[in-house]
Amino acid sequence: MQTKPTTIKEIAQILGISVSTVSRALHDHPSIGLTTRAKVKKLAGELNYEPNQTAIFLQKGKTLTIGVILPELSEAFFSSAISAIEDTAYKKNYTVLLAQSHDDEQKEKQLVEKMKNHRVDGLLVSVGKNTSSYQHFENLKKYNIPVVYFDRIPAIPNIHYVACNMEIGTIEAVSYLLKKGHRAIGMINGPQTMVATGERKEGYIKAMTKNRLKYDPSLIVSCDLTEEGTKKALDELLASKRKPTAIVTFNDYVALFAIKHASKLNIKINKDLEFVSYANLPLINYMENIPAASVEQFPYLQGQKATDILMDLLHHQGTGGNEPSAFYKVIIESQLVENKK
Amino acid sequence: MQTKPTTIKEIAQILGISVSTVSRALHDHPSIGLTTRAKVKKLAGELNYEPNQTAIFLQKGKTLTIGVILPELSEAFFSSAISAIEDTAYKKNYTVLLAQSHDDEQKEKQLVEKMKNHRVDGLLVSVGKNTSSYQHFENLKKYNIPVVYFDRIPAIPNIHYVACNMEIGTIEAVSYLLKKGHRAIGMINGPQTMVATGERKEGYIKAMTKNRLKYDPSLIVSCDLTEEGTKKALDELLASKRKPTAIVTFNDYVALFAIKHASKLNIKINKDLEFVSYANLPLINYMENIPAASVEQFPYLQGQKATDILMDLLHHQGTGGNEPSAFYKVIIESQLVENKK
DNA sequence: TTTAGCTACGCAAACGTTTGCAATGCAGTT
DNA sequence: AACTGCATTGCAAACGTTTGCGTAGCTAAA
Repeated sequence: MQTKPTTIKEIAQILGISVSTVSRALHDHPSIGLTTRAKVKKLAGELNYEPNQTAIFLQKGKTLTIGVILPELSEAFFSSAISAIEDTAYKKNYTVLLAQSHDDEQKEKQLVEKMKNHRVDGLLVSVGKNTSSYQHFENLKKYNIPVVYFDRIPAIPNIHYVACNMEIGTIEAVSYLLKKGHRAIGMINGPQTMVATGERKEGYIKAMTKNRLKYDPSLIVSCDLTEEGTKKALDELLASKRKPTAIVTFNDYVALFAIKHASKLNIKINKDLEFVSYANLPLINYMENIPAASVEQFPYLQGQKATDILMDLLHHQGTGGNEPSAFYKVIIESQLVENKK
Repeated sequence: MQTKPTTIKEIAQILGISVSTVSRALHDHPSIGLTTRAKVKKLAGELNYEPNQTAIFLQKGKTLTIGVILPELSEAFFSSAISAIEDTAYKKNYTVLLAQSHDDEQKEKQLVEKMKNHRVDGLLVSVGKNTSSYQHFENLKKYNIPVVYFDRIPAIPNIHYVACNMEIGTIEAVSYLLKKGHRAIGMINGPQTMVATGERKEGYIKAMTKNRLKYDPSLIVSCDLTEEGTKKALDELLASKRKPTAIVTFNDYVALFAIKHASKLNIKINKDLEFVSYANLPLINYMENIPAASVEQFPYLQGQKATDILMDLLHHQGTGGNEPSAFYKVIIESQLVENKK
């Protein structure tokens, strides 16, 4: 009962015409007579003809496929982004080749090779947090495979990217708390190595100085983003001379850890101690004790924009031109969102 | 600065030998002399030769690619599953072509076509909840493209699948509560239309009768899985004659809704009212008030098993045989896991 | 010296398309 | 009658591989 897919050749043979005619007929090439065109299409329909994409890929040197490499598929942020990427690519008739690096630079390199061999037309990347060299991505330029980075972008020039600037959102977050009357505002920040950590700190300081308040360094503590680390960080803040009445946390995970810990200490969440966080999780809607507000990073939007950019690159490189002189640098401003409870 | 990828042909020309020799040399074919083999490999290395997979795909009729169609990438369950799929496929040198149906049967059909045209070697599917006909999947048999279903499987014979049986887990869940002394155990179940709803109910009843307790139908209520629906369901249960002291909820979302609502009613979670749920969310680790236990459905494991099966199918169909006479039907037993808090 | 049997390589077809460049037939124009 | 021009169609190369089969050259056995 096994059927080999119908080929253009078979159609040609049955109809007693040449393959080229069939090919053109199916593509509505104007130089093919209407009657033949109709005949071909009819038979193609009957035989359930479907073009063999692998052949077309080879012939055209294009695959209508984009590769996506990101650190962790199961993280809420990325699964939301990949969802957007797939949606957007689908609309443009592109398909998504997916791979996760698990934040392993070595694997990331291999994946890039694999993607290249698969002849993806372009690549969407969120780099691993340990990745130190970006040569494997840069190499793709030689092959005219455009790369668009998103969210986790490398600190190198001449790249296309879309990212979310945390500074504005942080300023909003701190201002929000100030407006609510808080004066001692703590921050549980991320590890010093991450760019995002710096942006948050900057935002915090700017918000304070903008409001003519002095910045107390002891109110910003680092943490390694684990539950233990968060607990320690919170304890540290609570023990500080100016005990904070509100805290900005690096992300939702940290917020939840902190909230959990604070609850155990019989601190009333968002009354005795107000929380504001950065949204990684869509799930806070389901929870009881959540940050009063979150800085939204728009993973879906980031994925969408990045894909749009890649599509644009793909459709305007027809000239086979060299390295472009202009680069997309899309910054999505983070935005404070009050959480409905 | 643009480089066209090196081809086997160029290597052949430079070395003054034929393409077939180069090809064989690169594959360590024994009929090629050691010296030529070395020469070829050396040059290939210098020229940074990478085989063009699209050509190989065409030639071999295999793409080393598996398609994955699932309803929602951004749902925790599926993102965990896809993570497993990618990991497992990667180990076997396969690549993942990803698409989401958004529970839209029409789109699902189109995706199957697309996957077929891309000549994926096999397909992994979790069907949409509205999908009523499975013809689009069945058609793939004709083309010898194996399909393995997981989690959401269609109710048709002669298919490979891996799914999670909720009955055992439910029995464990109810027994767990019984052992803890509860006698009035409520259940907030899903809509009657879903298979999973039936399995849960069966499990509940079996657990009761096994313990020689009579089954009170008023303690099982349906709900549409929304927050509103859950509230209503909980109110209904709390108003029932035998007010339950414990509740089994259809999934974590429902559990969280219910817990939230109960908290507002000043009910002490897991003291006045104990919860047991089914795990869809890895995030309950981050929360404060969570079900005392959850029935784990092992999304990662399901994805892994499904991929393994597909790989097996792919490697044993070499005979080009007809429809197999045996089908993989892997049931993962759900399992009660006590949630550490 | 013939012959068999290797070793080491090349030829060419095949995979299923697309597409530049003819080539054919025919109508209309001079 | 010769020519131009157009509407249709076919030929064949090309995309980059793999692989069955053929064939040189050589060694060793008869």
